[in-house]
Amino acid sequence: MTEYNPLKIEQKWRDRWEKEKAWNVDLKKAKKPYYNLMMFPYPSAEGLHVGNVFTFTGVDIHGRYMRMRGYDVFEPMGFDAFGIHSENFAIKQGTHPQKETEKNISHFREQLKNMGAMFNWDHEVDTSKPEYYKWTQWLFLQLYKAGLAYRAKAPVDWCEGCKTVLADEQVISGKCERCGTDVIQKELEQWFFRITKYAERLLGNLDKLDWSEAVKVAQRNWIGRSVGTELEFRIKNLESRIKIFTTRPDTLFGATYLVLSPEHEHVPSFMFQVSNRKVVEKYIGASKNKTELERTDLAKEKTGVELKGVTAINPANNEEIPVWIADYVLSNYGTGAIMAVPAYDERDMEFAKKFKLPVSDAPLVDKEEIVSRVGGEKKVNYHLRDWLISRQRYWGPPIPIIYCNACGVVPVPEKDLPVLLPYVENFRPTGTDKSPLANVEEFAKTTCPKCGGEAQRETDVSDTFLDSSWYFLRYPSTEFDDKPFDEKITKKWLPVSMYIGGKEHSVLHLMYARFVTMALEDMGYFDFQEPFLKFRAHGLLIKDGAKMSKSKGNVVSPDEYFDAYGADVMRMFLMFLGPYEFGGDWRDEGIAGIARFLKRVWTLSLKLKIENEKRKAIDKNLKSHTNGLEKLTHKTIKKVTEDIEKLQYNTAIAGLMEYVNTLTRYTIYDIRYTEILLKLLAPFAPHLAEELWHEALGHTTSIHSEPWPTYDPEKIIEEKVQMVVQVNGKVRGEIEVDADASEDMVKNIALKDEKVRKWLDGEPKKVIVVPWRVVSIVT
RNA sequence: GCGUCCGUGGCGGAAUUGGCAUACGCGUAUGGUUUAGAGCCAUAUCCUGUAAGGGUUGCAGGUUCAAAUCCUGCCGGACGCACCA
Repeated sequence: MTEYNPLKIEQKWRDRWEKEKAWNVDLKKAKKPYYNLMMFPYPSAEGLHVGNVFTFTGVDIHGRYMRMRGYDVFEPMGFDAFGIHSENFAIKQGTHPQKETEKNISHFREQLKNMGAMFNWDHEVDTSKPEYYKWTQWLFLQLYKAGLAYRAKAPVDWCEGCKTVLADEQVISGKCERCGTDVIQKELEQWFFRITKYAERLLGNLDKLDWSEAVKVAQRNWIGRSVGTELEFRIKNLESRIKIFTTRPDTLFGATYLVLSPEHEHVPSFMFQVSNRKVVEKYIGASKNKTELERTDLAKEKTGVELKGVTAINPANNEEIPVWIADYVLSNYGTGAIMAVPAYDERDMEFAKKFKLPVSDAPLVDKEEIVSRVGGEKKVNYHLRDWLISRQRYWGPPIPIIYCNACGVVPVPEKDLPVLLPYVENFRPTGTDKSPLANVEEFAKTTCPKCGGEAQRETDVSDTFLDSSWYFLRYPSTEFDDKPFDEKITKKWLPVSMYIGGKEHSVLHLMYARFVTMALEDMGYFDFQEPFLKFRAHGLLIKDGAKMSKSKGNVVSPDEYFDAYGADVMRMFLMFLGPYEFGGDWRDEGIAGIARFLKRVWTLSLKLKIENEKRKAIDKNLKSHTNGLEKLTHKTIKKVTEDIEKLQYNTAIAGLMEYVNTLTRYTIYDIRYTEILLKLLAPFAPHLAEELWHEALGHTTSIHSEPWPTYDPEKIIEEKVQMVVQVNGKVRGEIEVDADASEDMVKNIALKDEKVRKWLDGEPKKVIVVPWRVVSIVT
């Protein structure tokens, strides 16, 4: 009998599958389309790590299972190749991002092929290729036409490490999501997408989505809907009024001062009136130079300065109250100004104490009444900000806009797309507020598409997250070079049937993709608002308690495991590690257990072949175990099926192990059971299952095109059931009863049981029978 | 501070959702096969006790015939948001 040689059989089947294009689906003719999507990787120089394999294996098992359930499963793969990460790495290496990316992608592709997943390589996407980013630019233009892309001067987050501005979502606790540098504020003219216009819809639709609850909660929090009131405070001796936003108009009588953010629009006009002008100007200047972290750190003491000579009037009681400037009030939320009610707000109290401001504990009043009396206006605010998409970097799609001296802002005509990213040697960030492309004259200088006059190109590129906000629309339509996505194909394949990815994208990619989809739907490109009807977050595979990353030096490559054990063992081992949706700490201690298991399957199946050839009578044990085994078979099908549906791969594998243990223990070589075993195993260990399906069972077609085994619920029903008997909460005996025995019958059997009687003293007070489980006796 | 989740053997983790806690696997021990090792096979493996028994799911209570599971309060850990008015 031949030894199980995983490397040999895996190579053999991968070659054959590739040759036969086994995983391609006819996208036009497919009857039961199932779009099985995973978040595409960024092709890092370190190559694929075990965390990627963990993630993709889980998705692939789902896809293979759905395929056996009769669906036409489309499982594409691609590369999120543009972006600061690739560019930074090229800078470090002294190479060029384009060369670096090409090299990394081909390495990644080879590694991915070793996984034995059913990726459809004919539909590969690479976001850094002109044939892709042409359509990213097209998307920008559509958003521009729809009034959803605008250019504005605003205080924006700037990362000095990455030398670019960042979107709100890419600032984590005041630090850059990429490099961890403290983010500072700059006043710059930048391109934004009006995602806030969709705040209400992004929030409302969440209820309808079948998504991991944690991700929905994160999105709800990020959108941060808050219902309140806008009130106006008059300024004494001046025409101007200050608008504030509050969720507590009922505390208006207790408002003893106003606080404006340093960037508040009215501040300059107050300066003529202010007696301590120098101090105020100094304060405003200082807060400008603070990093986001310094401004928002809760541990820091609040700072502020009074606008001496400016007095506001509380509309509730007409009392004169002072006006302060403090940077704990944010300019980009609400109206950038608040009424301070120290008696009812901790932060205001802290501030009032420090600066010895009066505190009034005026009682609360009726909300509705006070709002109508002082003329307040109901207002909904969101934490969500518009999506800043300009990046002062090189490795991204140029924003397709031209500035004409005569015509102003002119979008690049669609026929002129793509605006090619020029290959330049000096691609390094400039550190000014301009992209390195600004120094490339042949690129920057152009003519106006409208008037033909002299014009300048926009030299910023767009955010990487724009590339990934629509890649799932491109996958099925990669063969079309005259449109981003084909109408018919899109109608057939979208929305995505199942999307699996990391929680870290809860408010980044997943929010952006939803926004882009909604915007395109509004433009009439298709008729669905939500791109991913079902989303599941997988767990994160970490190493020594930390996320795998090159900087920490804890990246584990799958290659040595593929070489030593083969892909099937690696796949199953990763899935057996723990619940897929939890992830865990990587260690390879138990991998031998999976190797042993697959070897046992191998031996079992080949012995079956030998026994069949000899035409020998099946082992005499078989007869006596047939009944029990048939039951176990149906139970195993049920368990594995249900566990796969719930992405609980670890317990599905445990179920398969128990099944194999039983088959081995009783040396049962029966083709019916082996066929079922191999089918249940096929999504997990696709190569081994295929090899044995052909070589041991003699089939000539692929096991991966076989229908998934079904179980008969009738066959699982037991005729006899074991029940535990408890006396006063302690297990004192075990009885076997007919499955359909009545409660009284069970009760009688339990009370007659010898072991149980030892613990009984006279008549029991109470007997509770839980059918099929337990008899509980209270004395 | 707010939100979400978690705490079970030496280790990764199971537990039909309130019904025999520790499935499955790792590791370990003993035995078998073997010149030897590797491998494979068998048996054992929560604690305590010779045994009958008793105890055990981070800690302390509570509800219940019955709690890893529900409730309350602590302790510890992970993640997300965070001066959002």
